[in-house]
Order: sequence, then structure tokens, then C-alpha cells
Amino acid sequence: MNSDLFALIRGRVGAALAASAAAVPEDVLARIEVSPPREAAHGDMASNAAMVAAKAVGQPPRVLAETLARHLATAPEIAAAEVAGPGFLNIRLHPAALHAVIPAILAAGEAYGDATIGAGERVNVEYVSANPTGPMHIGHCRGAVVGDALANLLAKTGFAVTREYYVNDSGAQVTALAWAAYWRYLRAIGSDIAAEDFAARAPSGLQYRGEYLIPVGAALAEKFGRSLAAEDGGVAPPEMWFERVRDCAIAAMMAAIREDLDLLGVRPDVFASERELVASGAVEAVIARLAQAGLIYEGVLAPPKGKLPEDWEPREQTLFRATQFGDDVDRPLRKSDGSATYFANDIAYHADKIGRGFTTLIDVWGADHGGYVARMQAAIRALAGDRARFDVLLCQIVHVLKGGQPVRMSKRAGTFVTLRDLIEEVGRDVVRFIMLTRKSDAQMEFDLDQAVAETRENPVFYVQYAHARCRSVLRHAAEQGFPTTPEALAGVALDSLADAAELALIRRLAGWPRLVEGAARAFEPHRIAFFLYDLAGDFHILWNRGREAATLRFIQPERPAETGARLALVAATAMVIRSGLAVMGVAPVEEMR
RNA sequence: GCGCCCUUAGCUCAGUCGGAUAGAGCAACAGCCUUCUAAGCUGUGGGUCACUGGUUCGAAUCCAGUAGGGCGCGCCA
Repeated sequence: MNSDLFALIRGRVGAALAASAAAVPEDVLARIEVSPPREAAHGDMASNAAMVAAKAVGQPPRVLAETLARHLATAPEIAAAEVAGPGFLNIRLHPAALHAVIPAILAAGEAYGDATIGAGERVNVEYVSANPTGPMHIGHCRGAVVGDALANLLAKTGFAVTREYYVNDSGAQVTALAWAAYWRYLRAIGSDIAAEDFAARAPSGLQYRGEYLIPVGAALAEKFGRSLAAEDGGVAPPEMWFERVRDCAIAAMMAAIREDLDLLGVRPDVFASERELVASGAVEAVIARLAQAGLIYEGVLAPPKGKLPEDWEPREQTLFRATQFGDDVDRPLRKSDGSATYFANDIAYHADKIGRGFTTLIDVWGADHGGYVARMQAAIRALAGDRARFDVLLCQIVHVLKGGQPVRMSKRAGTFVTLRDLIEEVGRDVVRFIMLTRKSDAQMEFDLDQAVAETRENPVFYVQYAHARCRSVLRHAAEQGFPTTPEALAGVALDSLADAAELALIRRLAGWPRLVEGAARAFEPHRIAFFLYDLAGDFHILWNRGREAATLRFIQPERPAETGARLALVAATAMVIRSGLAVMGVAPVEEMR
């Protein structure tokens, strides 16, 4: 059977429509849905087909629906189809059709729900891309998890996914990092130069004062001795030390970031270096391309409307005609010293991705970069027209709560919560799960107390608990001599599964492929978390029924046939939970401690 | 001032390319259980989907405007 029951029935509806009416346009067909009904009393599935197609067919919705219902009633899976409301088709399935979901799951394993909508299209998901200027903190964490889960989701639905991290190892922030590391170096070789005195001598002050650079200073002292300092152990001219210190500092920061990512279970396929990109000439090449296309000019931008910045003065700049591609203003590509802006580098980077053969580019950014989306969109349209699709997922800020109080984070005060701290406090799987319990563009509160609570309030616990219960049942059954392998359970008779709670659980399982596909199309990995929470709820209900009525327990030693059917259902449930957790990058637990 | 995102139950949030009587958890209230399958279970109340207008068979969903919140706004990345 088709392993997506909803897709199967949608096919039946399509066939019924083809048999009842003249050709219906493609765009109308595409709008036909077969979905779970809001009310369980409406049956197993509902379709809007008659309402959607009524106009094209030239019949009132209810009349068309009656015709479709008659055709549908002849389909082997369908027990009844009736018309309701303004023209809904309510479809009731034969129990056997629902039951067939279970062996399909057991046969497919974690691959149940895999789809082919990606058709092998090459997608590049760029996420995290934290500047290599310090350890990762909570602010980076959400984007890392969302990007990683999205990549998993797209891979599951047939896209050829590359996970990429863009290393901003060029520019002012990295220069500031080099100076900060140099200060730590001077301290390491015995200089007592104070932070304020050093800041006065560094071109952009001393921006990174965190203790995490102390080991970098020590390593520099170890490697270079006093050779990077002036005779008196003070600040030497940058030509003497800058590149070596910078490279060393970046390497140390990237090593730390990779460790942090690894703790989180994030392992990018590609680390793309901005500095290498610039060195390769790609930026000048892409500016030349745009110039050739007539999309660059020297001009003066109008000041922002409303209140004028204090230091505003008109300046002539090299501008990209972003307004031709939907942006509000044209955007500068060069600073006044002639060097490229970050935007110019980023255009070159995205052009590079397109050049590597990706046709869908997805960037996961912090919400503070929201104002940047339109110009990047414009640049990509200018370069690739409609040959490449570009989407940005903006991740809103995460507020951390402890004891009901917000945990204030300040780099300067040194109180920011690092990713490592967070993982050590609640665990990697909890971090990943919680980060996916909100739409990415909604603000989120991360309640440290709730994250480790063992109650229904904690979705991680609730879902893991359902999986552990499933596994526990299967372990007990195996001890009592019941077959519990997927192969064995895929062959058992399932007729006895007729309880309302059992059928509700099966319906939920049947919806997994549909959910996966929808989440992938919308780039919304958080839907997986909500689905698993609901699925866990359905399972827990069934489990609790057994507390009251012994005959509803999964294992019935005197009734091997019913037990087999229930074990198959339990095994299928565990499999779908595993499958969902795999997308989220969370490891399923076999038992609760 | 302009642009983007957001506004759904007391709280935190779901809500599928527009679909039927808008859902869940928490909190509140009322019962049950006091056990063994494992950290309780069942039920009830609670909504002008920020507001106003529009599109249509049908709008929380799309469009326009208003109010409130977040983010951003020429050589930071």
C-alpha cells in the first residue's frame, strides 16, 4: 500500500472527480485537500474537493459533492462518504484501511514519512555562522537547532541538503579580536598593561575582554616568546604581530565553536571562510558582474526619513540598484576607503553557493538581521533571476528564565550564558527539543525549571516518556515470550484494534507523512515537536486506560492474538516517535532513568 | 519618520497554500484514584482571534487602514 494514507485517499478523491466531471484545471486540483477533520464525529478524513472544484465544474458544491461521494463509496478503503455543511466530503474508512498503516510503519521503520517532494534538488542551509570572536552563547543556539532540524527535515523529504557555516573571519570584528588576543598575549609575557591603557592604544578599543582569550594569549606567548612585543614588553607596531595573532585567535575561536556545536550535535558539512572568498577575488568578480549588467552606479543616497542621524552628511558611494529588485533603497557595496562592504562580500558568498549548483538557498539568521533580507533577496534575483530560490528564517530572541526570573545576559558583566553552560545544565536533547517548541519567528522563553521538570508541562519529558513506555511494553512482552520484532509484528492480525483510543492513535500515526511534508514545504521544523507532543498524548491516554481496565492493557497473556495486535501498534508508535525525534536531532530514551 | 515581524482563553502557545461549533498545556473549579504498567486520571468553566473596513459561498488566516509590542534603518558584521 501507499505508506501515506492521506495521499492514497486524496488520489481516490482525484479519481472520483475525474470520473464525474470534465477536465479540471491543474491549479484547482492542487488546492484539493484531504485532511483530518476537526471533529472526530465527522469521520476519518475530510475533503474540500467539491467546494474547490465547484466553479470549474459548473455545479453547486453540494451537488458535485453528492456525485463524488457516490464514486468514493466504491473505493476499497472507504466505508462511507457523505456530504456535510457547505459541501465537505466526510470520509469514513474501513478499519482494515486504518490498520494497514501499522505494517506499513513497521516495514518502513524510521523511513516512514520520508517523501520525494525534494526530487533531489540541491539545497544549501546556512546556519549558526556566529562570528569567531568568542564562545557560542544562547543567542546562537536557537538558529543552530532550527537550521539543523530544517536540514534534517529537508533531507527526509528528498532534498539533497548541504549544511553550511559561514565564517566571518574578515573585517572589523576580527580585527578587534586580534587586538584583544594581543592584549592577553602581552599580559601572558609579563606586561602589566591595564585594559583601559591598552584600549586607548588599540584602533577600535578593547572590545573582547572575556577571560576566554587568556589561553589564546598564553598559547601565543608559548609559541612566539617575546618576539611579538616591543622591546619593553609593550605594544609593538601591528605589522610585527597582527596577522599571526589574528590567525591564531581565529583558529582558537573556531576550534571552540566546533566543540560547542559538537556538544549540541550540530556538524556542518562545509565551513566557508569569508577571508578565503575575498582573497580569491570573488568579491571583485561579482561587483564586476553587477557592473556589467548595469546594476551599479556612483551616487548619493537620500538620508533616512524622519529624524536625521547626528553625523549625517551626503556621501558619494558605489551603489547596487537593489530598488530594481524590490528593496527600498539602493545599497552600498564599497566603503569610502574603496574596500568592499559586508554586503558585497555576502553577495559574493551567495553567488558562490549558486555557482556550486544549489538552486535553493536557505539562511537562518537572528531577527536583528531582518532589515537585511530584502537587499540579499534583491542581490540574488539580480544574479540568478528565478534560477535560484532564496529564503531566510529569522529566529527571534530567546529569554532564559530561572525560578521564574529572567536571567540577564551581559557580555561586559561576564554573566552571559554560554551554550556549554546551558547544555551542561539541562542536556543536549532538552536544549534541542525546547528550541523547536516555538515558531522560529516568535519570541521564546526558555524556562530552565520547566526544562528539567518531570511533568506534562515539559514536552521533552512527555514525549520521551511515551517512547520509553512503548519500549518498556515491548521488553516485558519479549520476556513473556511474545514476538516483538518489527518483522514479526508486521504480519499479525489487527482486527481486534477497535477501541476508540486505539483508533485515534492509529489516525495520528497515519498523519505523520502528511505532517512531515507540510512542515518541509513551509520550512517549519517546529511542527514536528507539536506533532510528537500530540502523538505522545494519544499514547498516554491509551496507557492510562489500562490502569483502570485490566483488559485494555497491552499485554494479555491469555489472549495472544489481541496482544500481538496491540504490540504492533505500540511498536509502530515508538517507531514514529523515533522518526520525529531523529528529525529534531534528539535521541530517544529506552527507559526513564 | 520609514521598513520588516508580531498581537488568539487569566498565563505560555498551536492552528495545515481561506473551510464546518477556533484548540492544547498550565492556572481555576468539580469529581475520582491512593494504585502499581512508571512520575496520577476524568470532567467543567473560560475567547469580540488587538480594532475598523474590504475581498468571497466561507476569513484567526488574504488586502487596506488604526492601536500596541519587538527588530532594523548610509562605509557593524
